[in-house]
Order: sequence, then structure tokens, then C-alpha cells
Amino acid sequence: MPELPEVEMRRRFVETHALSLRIKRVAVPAPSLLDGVSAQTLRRALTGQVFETTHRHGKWLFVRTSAGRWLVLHFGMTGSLGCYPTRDAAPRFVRMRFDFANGLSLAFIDPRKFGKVGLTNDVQSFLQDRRWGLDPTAPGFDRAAFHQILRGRSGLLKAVLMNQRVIAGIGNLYADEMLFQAGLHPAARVEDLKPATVDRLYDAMTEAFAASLAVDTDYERLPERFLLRHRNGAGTCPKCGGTLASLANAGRTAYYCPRHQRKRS
DNA sequence: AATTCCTCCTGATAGC
DNA sequence: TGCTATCAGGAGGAAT
Repeated sequence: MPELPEVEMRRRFVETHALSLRIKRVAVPAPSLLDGVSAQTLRRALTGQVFETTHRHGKWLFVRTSAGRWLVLHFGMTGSLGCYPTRDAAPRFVRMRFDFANGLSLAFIDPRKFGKVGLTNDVQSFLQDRRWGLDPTAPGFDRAAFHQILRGRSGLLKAVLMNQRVIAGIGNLYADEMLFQAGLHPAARVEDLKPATVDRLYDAMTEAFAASLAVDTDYERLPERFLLRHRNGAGTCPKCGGTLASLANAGRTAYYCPRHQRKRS
């Protein structure tokens, strides 16, 4: 479930619940989530340290330890965080657990186990090595940068928006939201976009992220005009009240309003 | 370079 | 009630 705003919420969660606490123990009930490190290496890197600062890039969350290394978290489809007293009954699906000396635990919860947990010495080189795209909320990502990124590309617009090596942080739901607000059909292609349409997409992106964060990613509290509020079940278009349609491409389901999102626009 | 398909894993829901 | 099929806010890798 987590896209950029949801991962940002998890970053804030770490900030408020897990900083400056001595790590007493690291439990790894689901080693398959480990990405590029062994459980032993992870334990040695973290035990006795404290988490000091956080950083988010797209859907990646980094937490710096007092030893200077960074814990790397990716939440996949169903990853989230929890904080509770170590001695309490654990919530379901705890896949990784950091027990602090003060009796609290930070849990990485992930029913489907698509998440990843790793370590890196340097965030910038981690991002460069994997060639992730720019984070749209980072300084420097402005309208001109958005135009620059899409220039010269071709293919399904939605696939490009969701390609983390192009832009880091947009997933299926926010891509649908952008297309809806910009009045573009889910099968729209990048090479057909006019500059004014790219402007609309940029505005839709920044608005959607800002609005979502303003309500702590609780879609129920979003203004009516956002598709995110109406995407479930037999949703209706917030502009005309008509029934939303859906369409699958590359295995992902797009929801859209056939009246406002035409092939040609 | 773009596109499709398959895979990882588990739970919720819909249909019979 | 029980079974089965389908779908889910992600993404890497292979094949075309």
C-alpha cells in the first residue's frame, strides 16, 4: 500500500517513536525480507546503537544509526510500522523487530513479505548505484524538472510515472489520481502530451501529495474532488457522479472516469 | 527502449 | 459452511 506520502508517514513515525533509544536486541522472524545483509550482520550493526536521524527518498526510508550506518527500509505492498511494549502480545505479521532498552519495540509489520530491510553506509551512493529517479518532494524538483524528466520519453504515461527510476515515489493509486485530475485516459502515452498537459500533471502530483499528507494519508478526510476517495468498489466520479470504470494494464488496475478521461485530450 | 508476463507471499472478499 | 478464484497502494527479472 505505501506510496510516497505513506512512506513519509512511516518516516515521521520513526522520528516520534524510535529515535535516541538504545537498541538492545534485533529479532528477525522473517529472514526473507533481508536484502543484501545477513541477520547476523544486521544485529551486529544495530545492537547497542541508537537511531539518530531519518531520510526518505521516494518509497525508500533510511534511518541512520549512531555508528554511522543506515538502516534501509522498503515497505512493498503491505509494510507498516508499529511501536508497543516488548512484553505485550505482538501484533500479527511482525517480520522484523527492534527492541529498545526502555522496554519498547519498533516492529516492521508486513503480511505479504514483499518488504525489504537492508543496510548501507551512504544514502547518496545507495540511490545512485540503483539509479532511482528524483524524489518529487525534494528541493530542486520543480515544474521544469518534471518537464525535463518526461521529455524524450515514450510509452504508457502511467507506466512511466510509476517507474521508480524515472520518478521515485508514485504508485498505482497516485498515478490514477494524477491522470484523473489532468483529464487523461489511463492509456495515454507520454509522447502525445502537450506542454500544458504536463503542467496539469505536475500540479496534480504536487496537490495530491500535499493533500494526502495534510490528512495524514487518511483518504476519508480528503476533499471530495480527489479520486482517491472514490476509488473503492462502485465508486462514482467526483466531477459528474457517473460510475467509474476500470482497466488493467501490465497487471495493475486503473480506475478512471470515462467521461472526463478521454483517449484524446 | 518498451511491454508483457511471471514471481515473491498472505489475507480479504466474492461467487458458487 | 466450505471451497475456489480473484484481487491487492510493489518491483525485479526474463523474454519478446
